Parts: sequence; structure tokens; C-alpha cells
Amino acid sequence: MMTLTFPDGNQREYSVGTTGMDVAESISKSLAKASVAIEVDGELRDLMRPIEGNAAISIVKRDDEDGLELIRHDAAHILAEAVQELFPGTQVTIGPVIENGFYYDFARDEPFSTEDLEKIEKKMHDIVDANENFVREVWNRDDAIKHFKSIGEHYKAELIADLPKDETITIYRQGEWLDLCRGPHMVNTKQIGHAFKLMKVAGAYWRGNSDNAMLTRIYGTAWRTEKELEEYLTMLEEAEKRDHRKLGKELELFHFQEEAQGSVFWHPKGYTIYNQLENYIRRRIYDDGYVEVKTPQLMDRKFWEASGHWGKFRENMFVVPDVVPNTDEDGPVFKEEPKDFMALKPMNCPAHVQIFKQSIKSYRDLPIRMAEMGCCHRNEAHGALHGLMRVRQMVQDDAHIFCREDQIRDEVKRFIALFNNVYKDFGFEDIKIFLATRPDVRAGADEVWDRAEKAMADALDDLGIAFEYAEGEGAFYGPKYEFHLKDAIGRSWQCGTCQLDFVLPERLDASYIGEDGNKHRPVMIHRAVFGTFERFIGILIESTGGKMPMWLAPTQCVVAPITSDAEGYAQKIYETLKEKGLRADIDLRNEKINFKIREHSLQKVPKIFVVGKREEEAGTVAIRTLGGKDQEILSLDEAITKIVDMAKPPF
RNA sequence: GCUGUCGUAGCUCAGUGGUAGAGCACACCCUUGGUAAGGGUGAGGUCGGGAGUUCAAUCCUCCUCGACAGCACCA
Repeated sequence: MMTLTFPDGNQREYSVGTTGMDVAESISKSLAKASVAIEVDGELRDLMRPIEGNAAISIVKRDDEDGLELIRHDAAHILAEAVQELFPGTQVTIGPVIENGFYYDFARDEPFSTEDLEKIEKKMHDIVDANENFVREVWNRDDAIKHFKSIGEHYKAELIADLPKDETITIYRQGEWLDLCRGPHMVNTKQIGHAFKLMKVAGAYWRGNSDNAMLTRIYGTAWRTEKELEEYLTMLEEAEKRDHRKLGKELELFHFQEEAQGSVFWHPKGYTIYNQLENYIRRRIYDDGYVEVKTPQLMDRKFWEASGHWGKFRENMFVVPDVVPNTDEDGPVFKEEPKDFMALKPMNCPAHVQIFKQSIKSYRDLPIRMAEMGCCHRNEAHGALHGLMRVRQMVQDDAHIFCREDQIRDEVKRFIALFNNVYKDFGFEDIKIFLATRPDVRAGADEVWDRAEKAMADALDDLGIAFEYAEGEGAFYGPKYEFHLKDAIGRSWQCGTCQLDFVLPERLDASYIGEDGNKHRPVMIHRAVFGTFERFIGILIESTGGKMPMWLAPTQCVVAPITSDAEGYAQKIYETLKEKGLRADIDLRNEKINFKIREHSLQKVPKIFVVGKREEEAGTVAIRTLGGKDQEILSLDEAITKIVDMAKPPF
């Protein structure tokens, strides 16, 4: 006999080898029906797998969070079965669960078409209805490799061969079809249900390495109920409407064109937002003890060789020949092969070191917080470009803090405080923070890394801020924080960053005179709050759906007279608003008030001042707020005082 | 960069092997209308670029450029 302990602490005796299903049935028929797996001493297992001894158990129902994971995992398996049945000769590789669903990578010469996807989905429903049991089998490693090789599944054979020596090789069978899998699975295919949908086909490299073959990946989404699936699909549709590229066009904020791919053409409205952000962050950092500089865009190759960028970052740089171009019509661009090169700066840091080095610095001068709204160019791969989120020309709200090692912790904390204040002003709450630690290839002694990583972790702990480690993801010159925000459809983008650097001051020979009268190396902290204006505005557009807070709105208020009789009054109000510093507009077009309201509402103007004869006679304005239905009638003075107040930036 | 899909008017999109269409926007006219589209008329396109097949290509084929999705990349 063995003793099983339930989550509520109750214990019951069962004979050794009892399965989770037996346990569930011993409790109630309905529980047995709802159960899909069991947790045994914290390990999720198949319900049909015998339990070998005393254990703490917890039955997992289909409705549980773990149940949803299993649904998605099982769905990936039946996707693979469906594909192999419909397209013999297709090799299976891996098929994990991901956020909101699952995918499976296949090796096949022909790509899958949209019609194929429909067929596959239909077949998957058939497999669910066939209600096959998922059966776990333990195989001998060599037999498994031999088996998969014999049926032409070379990727699977490779996977098995690469599994750790002590790993048990488990195979799951559903009907005729089997797959290498760690498990667990639900009891049968019927438990998957029908709330799934195949979403898209895409290429993906075998084992995530671009030197390997490209496989075909099929993405699917799966849920517990049809309702959940519907809700998810509706959410996606809604999110698409908030796509910053779409809104950027609709709201006339910016555009891109092929002659300048990856570089933004900011339109007046978009650039208004940009400028407001720049003014805001400038006020913030000036208040926080920064000085601001501006450095060259184009610098000689020798400079980048010294900084290390020529060697480590060149493939991402735009390199320009330092020669006068040939002016002969129809001639070559250059008369002779250029020998000297310059490069557009991909980063601001080396230039900041030059400013630092222009005079002898004392330890008393530190920390120096040197900021630049630095315009950088990076030669990003074509496939990486993505609206404002990933561009080739970007402006960072960059700064480098030159400090002593014993100042790191305070400086980092100070930055986090600044960062928090700023993000609070924008209402960003879903911020993911990573501490990226030492990578395999790195510069600097391990004990320096120890201190640096500890200083950064301590700073967050001191402030009570939760974070996750991104092991091995740090820069080669030091550990860093990554602050991630999500776009409309949940893709995560790194915005703010804070990086410790022990290498660049060394390479570029930056030093200060310490208390002891000797030269010392300063530490550099690279940091950005927004990250880049481009990406930050992209995220801002998606998170607000284009409805900018009043202080950022390109047009804060439109004065709309109802008839031409009220134009004089409207004009007067408009001029007053302008005098008060508001970004106001007046709509004198020969259009009905309905039309004007609709248009400015679609343009997401936060306030519309509607004025007709009545308002003129009473000296009032009828204020319509974006998204609201009711109007508010205020005296002109009150209205102006109120709107001026609302338009104030948060800092 | 890789795989796939797409590329028609300023925007959103329809369409056909016989040299193109809608709605919105734009221009002009009528309309002075009280909180999300008043009416009429008109102008506007070498159908991304190049080559090929064909009597004939926006449509078929190839190349190329760009956009989109995913992958790889992301100091």
C-alpha cells in the first residue's frame, strides 16, 4: 500500500500502482470525467500512469491553467498527425506550447498553402472525434533512433541522439501515430475539444540557427471553450486596429517610403508628439543632474576601430567612403576605389568619451551624467524592420554616466527612480524587467562581473522591484537591465535600458584622478529611458489606440462654429487658446456640425469647443470631450482655465 | 538575411488575357445645418520596376524592389 496526500492535507491509502484516474474515480465520477492529468510530488504526469509510492498529489482538471497547457500540447501532436496523414513524406520536428497556443515545425519541400491549412484543421477535428487514447511508452534509445531513421524521421532521430544520456526516452502513441515526447498528455484526443484554429504558416530555422535548414512552421491557437477562442480572435481583431502603422497613417503622424526604408518621415502631427516627448524628457533629466551634448554623425573609421565597433559591430553600420564622388555624367560613382572610410554613428558612447577626455577629471567631478538626444544609424536586416518599432535611423534619449565603481549602486538606483517616474507618467504598468548577466564571450575579470551583477540586482531589490534574470544575455562589456513593453498584439519590445560598461573607458583611455592622486578608470553606465523616440512613440500609439493624453495630443482643441454667424466668436476663442499656448485649431469649413464632430473625433482630438449663436450670446462654449456623449457648457473663462490646466504636461 | 504571402487612384479595396472600377479624400457649385457622414458635378491610375510568352499582359512565367507574418538578428 501507499499513502497519497491530497492538496487539502487529507491522506488516503491506495495499492501501489494505482493510476491517477483510479484515484479520481475513487473520489467521484464527475471528477474522473473532468480530470486530464495529475501532479505527483510537483511533477505533472499522465493520469493513466501508475503511481509507484507515497506521494503528494493533485488532480489536474481540464479547466485548470495546467489543463490549458495540455490542450495546447496535445493539439500540437494531432496537428503533426494530421499533417503526416495528409502529406506523407513530411518530417516532424518539434511542436511546443507557446503563449495563446502552439506550433509545430515540419520539414517538407513544398510549403503549405492556406487551403492546406484548412484541410489540416479539418483533419485535426476528425482525429479529436476519433477519440484515441494517448499511450506512454518507454523505449530503448538505440531502438528509438533506429525506428525513426527507418521511417525517414531524421530530425527526430537527431533529437533523440542529442538527449542527455540519463534521460528516459518516452514515446506517445495516439492510435497508429507516435511521436517522441516528454509528456505528459491528457487521456485521449477527445479531451482536446474543438476550440482550436490554425493561424498561419511561417519559416523557422531548425534549432533556431540560421545556418540550418529552414523548416515550415504552422501556428495554432487553442482554448478550453469556443467562447475563449472567440474572445481571443476578437481581441486580435481589436488589437489590429491599434497597430501604430495603421494609426500613423490614419492620424497623419508619419510615413515610410521605400527610398528610405527604416527611416521615419515625421509629419507635423507626429513630430508634435515627438517634440513634446523630447521637451518632457529634457525637463526630467535636467532636473536629475544631467548635462546635454551633441556629437558628430559621421566619424572616421579609425575612431570606430579604437572604440571596437569596427570589429564587433561593423555589419550593423553604414560605412561611407571618404572621397569626393566622380561628377562625370554616366561615369562610375567614384573615380578610384575608395581607401578611406567614415561611418555613421550607430551609438553615441564613444563620442561621449571624447568629451569626457577633453580635460583632466577629478574624482570630485564624478559622476558626470552626459545626455544626448542622439541620432544613430544601424544597418538592420531588411526582415527585421518593423514600423516605428525597428528602424534604421533612430534617436535615443541616451546618456552615459561616468562614475567611480563605488557610485554604481547609487547611480543605478537613481536611474531606476527616474525611469519609474517617467513610465508612471505614461501609465505603463505592464513592464517586464530583465537583468541580463555575463555572456560566454565577455571582457573583464569575473570578480568585476560579480560586483557589477550584484550591484544591479541589489539596486532593484532595495527598491522592491521584481525582475527576472536573462542569463548570458548581457553585453560583452557588462550586465544590463532591459525594460520591455508590449505592443498591441502582445509582442514584447525592449525600450529602456541601463548597462554597465567597464570596457569602453579602458579602450578609449578615459581616466580621472582619484583621491590618491593616481589615475583611475571611470565606469560608464549606458542608459536610456524611452530607449528610442521611434519605438517609444510606437508603443505609446498602440497602448493609447491613438488617443494621446492631452499634453501630447497633436491638436488639443478644435473650435468648431455651427454656422458662419458664429465665426467671429469662434475666431476670438481660437486666438485666446493660441495665446494661452494651446495647440488649437479652428474649423471654418462650410460643413455641418455633425460632420465636423465626426471628423475631429476620428482624428482623436481630445476637446472640441462647439459654438453657435446661443454660446455667443451667453458668452459660453459647449465642450465635447473625445469618447464622451455629453457636452459640458462652461463660461468662456472657465473653459479656457480648465483646458489650459488639462493640457499641462505631467512634469 | 531566410521562408511564405502580397503590391491596382492620396487612402481602403473590387476586377479581367482584348490597354480599368467603387467608396472615402480632393476641386467646384448648391446647402447656414445644434454634437459621429447634407446634395450635385468634376478631376484623378503606363495596375511597384524590368524582361519574357502571346496578335494582344494589370492578369501567365522569370528576375528585381518594397510591404506584411514568422524565423535569425537586436550594441
